[in-house]
Amino acid sequence: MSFELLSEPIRRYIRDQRWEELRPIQHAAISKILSTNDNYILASRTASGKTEAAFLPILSQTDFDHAGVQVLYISPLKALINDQFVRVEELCKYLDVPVTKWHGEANQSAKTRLIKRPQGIVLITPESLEAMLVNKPFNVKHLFGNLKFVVIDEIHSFIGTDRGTQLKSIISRLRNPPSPPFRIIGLSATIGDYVEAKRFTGNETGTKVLLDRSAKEVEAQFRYFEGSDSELPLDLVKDLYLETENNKALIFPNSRGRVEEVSVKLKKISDRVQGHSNYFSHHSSVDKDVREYVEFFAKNNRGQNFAIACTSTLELGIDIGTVDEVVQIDATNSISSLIQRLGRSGRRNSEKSRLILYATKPWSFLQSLACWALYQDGFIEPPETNSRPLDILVHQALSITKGSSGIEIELLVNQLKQNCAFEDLSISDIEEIIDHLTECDLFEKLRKEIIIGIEGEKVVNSRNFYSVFTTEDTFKVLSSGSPIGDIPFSPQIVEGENLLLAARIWKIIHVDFDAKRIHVIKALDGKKPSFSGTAASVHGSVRQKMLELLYSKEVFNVLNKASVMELGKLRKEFTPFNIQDFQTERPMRIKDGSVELFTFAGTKINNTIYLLLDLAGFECKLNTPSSSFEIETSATHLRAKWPALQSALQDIDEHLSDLIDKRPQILSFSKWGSLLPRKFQVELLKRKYYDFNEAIKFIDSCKFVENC
DNA sequence: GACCTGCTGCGGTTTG
Repeated sequence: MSFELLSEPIRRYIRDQRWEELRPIQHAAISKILSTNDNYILASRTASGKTEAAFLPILSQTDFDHAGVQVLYISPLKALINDQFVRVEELCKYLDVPVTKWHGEANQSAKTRLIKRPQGIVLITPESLEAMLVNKPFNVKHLFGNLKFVVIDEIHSFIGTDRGTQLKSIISRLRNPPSPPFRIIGLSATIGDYVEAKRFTGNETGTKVLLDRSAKEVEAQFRYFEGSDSELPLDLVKDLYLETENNKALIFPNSRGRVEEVSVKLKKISDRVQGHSNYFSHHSSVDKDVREYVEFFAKNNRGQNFAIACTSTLELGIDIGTVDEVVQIDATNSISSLIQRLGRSGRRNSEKSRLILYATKPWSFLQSLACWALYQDGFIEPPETNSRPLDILVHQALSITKGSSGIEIELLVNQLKQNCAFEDLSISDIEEIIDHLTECDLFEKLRKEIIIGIEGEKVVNSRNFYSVFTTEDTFKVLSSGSPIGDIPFSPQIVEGENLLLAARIWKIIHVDFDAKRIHVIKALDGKKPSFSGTAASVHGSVRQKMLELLYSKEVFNVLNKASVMELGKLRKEFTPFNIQDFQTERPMRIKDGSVELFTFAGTKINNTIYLLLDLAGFECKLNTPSSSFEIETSATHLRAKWPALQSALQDIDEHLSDLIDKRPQILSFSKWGSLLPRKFQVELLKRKYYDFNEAIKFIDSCKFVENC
């Protein structure tokens, strides 16, 4: 059937691969991509052959004899580009089509070759595309003027994020006439909202979703070990060692510091009992070469067991082969992330995924169980929607103006207005932002034209201009000249102190503040490094499920004895509140001089309620894991004042503007937001950090239930 | 107590 639709060289490739059959997503993609002109989102679990599902029909249909690049593949990670390059190149040998990697670390002469003779397939990052649009817009026309397909890998990592808005805008800029239209194919294992996914192409009605719901069977087990904030419980580490010693395992402990703690502790035990020594850590602060070695080891070693402790760096599709088991320590923040992590396990197609979920705190355990239960229900939290990306507009306005070396104001406004990333912003919004940028010397007006201003030059000529996310300043850690990693400066960075990094223990012998270098030697004992960061946000549906679990009688066969007991304890603790309506009723515990209010709401609603309580003069503390407020007041007083929390909304804009004055770092979630007029900074804060509409609904409907 | 992601172009010198 669909096999017959493919071109001869592609059929030969499939025969040479000795595939017994095409996977369901491949059948669907081949027949749909070849028989229609629609855009497609291919949603199917990890390792189900999505890359081939896109490329087999694309390569069959495309005539590569035309000048210009025919297919553009966009990836969120350089490492993923390097992996996919090998796969796609193998496939393209059958067609004699050249494939070029284009990212910051890709070979320069290959790029130069492509510019001399634009053809074939290019694999690129959004930031590299941005850089090209800014610095060499003529190359964009020259290379991509004849594009037939754009493939976006791991598209869920872009949907609903700032980086996604940037990419949407870039793709819209590539479509600038007179270029002929190209089709978009998005690939993902986890899509939480199909409408948002379709909108991502800029043409919702012309985009279809091909979905293969079949999931790999998962064998899961929850284990509970009560622990403290500082270190993991020893029993947990021992149990984890026994669990993973004869396996290939990926361990996700949720933070870089914990990653180091886990890998070093496991390695110590292993040294003592003469187990294998393949314990690694993998996260953003580990040196790139060290990380690549770890990836290489995992992928290419035969038979040897290993354990890699990692953060979300190993969550996306980097090819490390599959592992025997995935271990999660304390709760995942989202179901989407749980699915990505699960996808790493289960060696062969037929084999089950194996997942061990440890927890060290009651609320973390409950959150983990809630994510698991929602996953079992087939639920994935929807992405954020950002219909007014004011800050990204600032960035794109600067980028377009620099790229065209000055532009007529009217043309700039129209280009931004017609860009699908900004369709919900009005002409007057755009004009207001441009005027403000001009007042701040980021732009300069020359009659009808706009050019980059004095302050703007500093911004657009910086190497840091091309991305829309912020990163912290780091020090390079070196051992006899070889890089181990990059860590943010903290009070712990003092000569003589020991620290853990890249699964090893080091002693700091010298800190060079000018060169931002930390020189270390090997040591025997040390502390996990402290990394600053912001907690990932938790969706309301997860918190809602946590509440339901407290009052359900459901028995989970995935829990070990200790976690059954922990769930029992939590349920018993909340029995006296006797919540009946999970939508509106919330437990309120009366204490001596204070009340504890459990909102079971998502991060943004909690942020908003915190602000409103503060504005109403309440002293309060938000405990994130339990989603509860400790408020220094009496229940009667809180009940009386509660509906009036809304009164602060009358002049909320002034309150927020004051807040920005007092704590400018509250806008640090947005790299380009600081360049907006104040009015729009306030709006950004309202949309991205708070959620007043939902918070008001919550306040209106919320009924406190006290323990009796 | 808290994740992750990427990244000029040019001129000059050295190397194969």
